[in-house]
Amino acid sequence: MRKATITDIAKELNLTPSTVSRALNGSSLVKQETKEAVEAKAKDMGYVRNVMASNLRKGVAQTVGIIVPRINRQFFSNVISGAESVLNDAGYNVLICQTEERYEKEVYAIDTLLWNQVAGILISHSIETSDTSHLSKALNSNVRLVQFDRVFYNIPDVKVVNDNYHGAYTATKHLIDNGYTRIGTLAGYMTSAQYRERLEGYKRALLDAGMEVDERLIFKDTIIRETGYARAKEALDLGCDAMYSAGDFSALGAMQAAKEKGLKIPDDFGIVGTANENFTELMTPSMSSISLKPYQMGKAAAQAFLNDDGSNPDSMITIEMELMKRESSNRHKESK
Amino acid sequence: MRKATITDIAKELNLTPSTVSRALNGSSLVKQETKEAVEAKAKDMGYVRNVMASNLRKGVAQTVGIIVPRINRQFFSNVISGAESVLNDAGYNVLICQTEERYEKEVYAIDTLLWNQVAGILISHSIETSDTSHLSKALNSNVRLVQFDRVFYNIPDVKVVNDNYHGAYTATKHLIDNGYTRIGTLAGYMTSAQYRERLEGYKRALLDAGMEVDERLIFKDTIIRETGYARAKEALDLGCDAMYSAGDFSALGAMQAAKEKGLKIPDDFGIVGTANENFTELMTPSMSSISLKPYQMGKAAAQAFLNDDGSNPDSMITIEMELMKRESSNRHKESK
DNA sequence: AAATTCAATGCAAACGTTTGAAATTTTTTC
DNA sequence: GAAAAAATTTCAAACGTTTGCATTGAATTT
Repeated sequence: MRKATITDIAKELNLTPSTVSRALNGSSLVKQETKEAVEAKAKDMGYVRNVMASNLRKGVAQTVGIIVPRINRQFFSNVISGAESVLNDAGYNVLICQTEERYEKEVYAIDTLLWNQVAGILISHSIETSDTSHLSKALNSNVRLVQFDRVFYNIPDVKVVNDNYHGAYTATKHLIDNGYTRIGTLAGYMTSAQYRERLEGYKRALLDAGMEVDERLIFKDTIIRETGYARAKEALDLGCDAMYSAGDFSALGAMQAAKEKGLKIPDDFGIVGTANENFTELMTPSMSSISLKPYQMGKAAAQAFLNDDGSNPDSMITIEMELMKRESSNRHKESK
Repeated sequence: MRKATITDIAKELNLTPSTVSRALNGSSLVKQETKEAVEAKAKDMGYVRNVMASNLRKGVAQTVGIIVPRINRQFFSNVISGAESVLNDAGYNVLICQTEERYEKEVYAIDTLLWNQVAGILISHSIETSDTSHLSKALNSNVRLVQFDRVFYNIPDVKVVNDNYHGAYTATKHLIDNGYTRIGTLAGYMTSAQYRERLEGYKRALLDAGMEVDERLIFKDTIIRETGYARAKEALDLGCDAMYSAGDFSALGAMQAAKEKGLKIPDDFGIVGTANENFTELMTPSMSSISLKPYQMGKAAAQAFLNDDGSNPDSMITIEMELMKRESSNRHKESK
């Protein structure tokens, strides 16, 4: 059974496709009576609009592409979720591509989206990506580009990023306020801007409090549990009594190291992680962490796309991070 | 600057769109030399194929829709991930819709996908969904339908589900093998087939081991931490020394209850959860859990779509579950 | 050298919709 | 009741691609 088209409907009602099309799109040019007749007949015939044809005629699809390294990461799936809610409300469909952290797949994703005539692309780059020529391809078409989280600053588009600097600052200050005096950091890798920014926030917080920055307590090679554990041990030997970790997994390792040394958390050792992974609040003791706001970031990125009229090609939106104070750092429960 | 089309390329090379089209699609009808010229010129002119036009002409899109309750659930995002990997390799794009557990949005999602002329729909239903008329709309079109995880058995299509029965059976047997003798269960809600199946597996394991099923140790109203905690307390008062929980969060609550009672885990109390949420392996003690295999389920669902030639309208694929043995239940470490 | 094959390309219609301009019908105005 | 204005509908072209069939020219056979 062939699918019904507007032409079929038109024939049935002795109208032309034009009128049927307009009726279905709620045009004010068509009589109320006709509209109702068309709608009834459409329903009756099980008509479903052919978006391909419609978009082809209109020249652009009501579709936005989102490119992420991995969709099954809590962070990215929440970004997508947020973006989708905004975009769906605005009448857009969402096409999702994952790059699995590979440059090659990122390039292919851009191509795919361009083939599909998307109206916009929201992208967070793969780790491998260093060259940006594939982005120019997108910019040269008339798609609106928004980068989020992992962005390149040399691209003239809208960027949405986490406020890493202030997040780390707040976390470190929180430790200081709780009376810790030798505060180290598991800083992540310096190849990534977000870790560099977090380190800056950490340092600034110490300096603002009149404390000195001890380079021996700054570890620039840890993001996973195992290395966090190892580096924390070193730090503890140097008299460190608290750490700000740029990642939750390394923070987990640090907690383990402190426990093994027989230190009480938070009394003898305090720790704040980053990302607010969902295990952080489920542990005992629960772990303080600076929460990223992926859902909000997704919404912001989508909104940026919707607002993008080309008038402001190069702008930046920062999403604040929120300190989740939990047991691992709250020494002064009464003071809070 | 207007986008280049095959007609533009044709003009430049004194060819016709037909030949250019064929060249770009690698048809054997066109001379190697011409192919190369076309490809070079296409690249040169920054040509990107218009999928809308192509699909319109071909009558069907190389696109598959996936409908899930929520994309930011570890389980579903992994299903999507798995499905996408298979579908992308087969040359399909993936359109993702989330229903946010609402029936209305599920209906709308189906409509959207039909408008987009998708070749297939992979769906896991929202909690609210009880009526299936929206699915018939899809079945009446020529889209291939695959249900996964949360399925309706009265729909003639391919279904992919977890092997809940055997998973629960294995988990319970594992507890028995570790010498626990009064094993209860946090069974989840009986409105859902998956929880009913898990309960059956639990019972069967007990019976097979010659143990009796004590209805007082079966709790049919818990899936979250808080209720898990409360029910486990009741169970402990009844002399329960181990539990199989149909969810990890209620299992977490149960662990907490046991700890509070001063019981040692796993020596005095054993527990196995379900779903293998990522916090389970990060806790101390780490929690045993039956792992769902969402990625594999996604791959299976996608594969089912690809294989669906209409010859076997009503079939079922079960995805095995895997017991992750961890500290919370492994009393006999040496016996392992 | 004519007839036959074959490879390569061109022609033209089609996919289903939208939209500006033209045509028709209805309503309003004088 | 004719002219003007407004409301509604039709006409026809377009969006960019694909594809069955026709055509061309070259290579091969007779």
